[in-house]
Amino acid sequence: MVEKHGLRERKKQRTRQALIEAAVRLFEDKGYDHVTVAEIADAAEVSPRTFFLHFQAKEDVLLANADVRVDLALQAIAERRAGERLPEVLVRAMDQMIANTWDSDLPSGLAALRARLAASVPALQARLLQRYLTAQTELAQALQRAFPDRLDTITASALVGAMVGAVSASALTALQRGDGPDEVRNAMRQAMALVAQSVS
Amino acid sequence: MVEKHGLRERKKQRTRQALIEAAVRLFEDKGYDHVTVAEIADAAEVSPRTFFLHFQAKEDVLLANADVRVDLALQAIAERRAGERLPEVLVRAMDQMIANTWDSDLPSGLAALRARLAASVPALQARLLQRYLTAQTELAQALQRAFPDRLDTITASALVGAMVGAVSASALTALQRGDGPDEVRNAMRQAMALVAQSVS
DNA sequence: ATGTATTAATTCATACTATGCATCAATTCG
DNA sequence: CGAATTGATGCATAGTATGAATTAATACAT
Repeated sequence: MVEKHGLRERKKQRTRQALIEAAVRLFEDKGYDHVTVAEIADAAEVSPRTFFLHFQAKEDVLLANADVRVDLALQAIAERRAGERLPEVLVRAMDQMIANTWDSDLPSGLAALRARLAASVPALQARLLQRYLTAQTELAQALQRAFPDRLDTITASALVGAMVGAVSASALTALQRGDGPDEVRNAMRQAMALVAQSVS
Repeated sequence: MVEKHGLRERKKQRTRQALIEAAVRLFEDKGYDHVTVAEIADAAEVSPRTFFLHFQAKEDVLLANADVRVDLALQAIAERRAGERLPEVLVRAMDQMIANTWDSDLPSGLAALRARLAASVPALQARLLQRYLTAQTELAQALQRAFPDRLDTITASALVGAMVGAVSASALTALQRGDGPDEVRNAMRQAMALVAQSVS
């Protein structure tokens, strides 16, 4: 999961990071729709073609580190602790993702920007939801592996779908009525608890 | 909710329908990515520009009648029957949507095509999920209106998010393992029951 | 019935996303 | 040091989506 080679890989990550930072700055400055990929590349001092070498689409530059969070949750499920029951594992997995968001993207302002844009830019919202869905599939499989005799495939995906659906819906609702970070987090917790009790 | 004017509106709906049918036929024939908007317009004997007059994007031609289903669900919630409790109303609303899909899009083959493509074409999947989300917002508001003293805004959106998330995740899982229509519907019911019991 | 207002559809132009392909230049490795 | 790998670039192009101006058919008021 770490770097394979030295200099070459480091340079690659540096341009990647430059692209992300340029994009964030420009998005905050001019708004998502008024920034073109060409501008981002220009600000990061690379060719426009290079942008698509690092990101599949314009939207992905804002979802760059989402995979890390999914991995955390998967790990949380795989490392099921002794005596831990289904709802506890699920809640802990979600908590991992939320916690990572809060202390890695919140200080940089990336979380706020992403939240704001996800609520206002349809293309980004769609892409984010799609990411959630693919993450759900992985989470459901991991959960089924952790509770093989309790969960069938459908129940596992339904459960994870309910959890992710509830948490993201409540978060979005909180965001859209102008709640701050703490209130958003509370809304997410509330949603988690609601779903968790359905399997208690 | 019905037609306002006569001939003009009828003609408009006719070209709209022609676009949908042309698109479905071409998608089935050549695959989603290998069909351009220009081809669809051509097959429907209209200008390419006209396509975007009826649909916001290429993907939307396959999600044309989704709004009708949402309206059905909203109606189901608004017409809360005497003595009906929260889970019953929610289940009935979801059932309305599912039933409508089954007896309006299933015979025409549209449901199957959409299901197949939603599972394989990222752009379409993303768009579909986004539609679900906006529908969720409306459903949550309606639900809160129906149970004003029982539900706060966050709980309402969490509940609807859980329901929609669970149902769509289980449906997609069933689809992806090759289940037929009946098995998919059973998966959806199972997911509904799971979430419904969390508020019983 | 006639003139006026709407509006669906067309035409033309254009911005932008995204991808393919050939090439260059730097780094890794034998 | 020489060869292979690979990140970055330049060029070309398909395709989505939108804006603006125009046309022609429908709707409506008198």
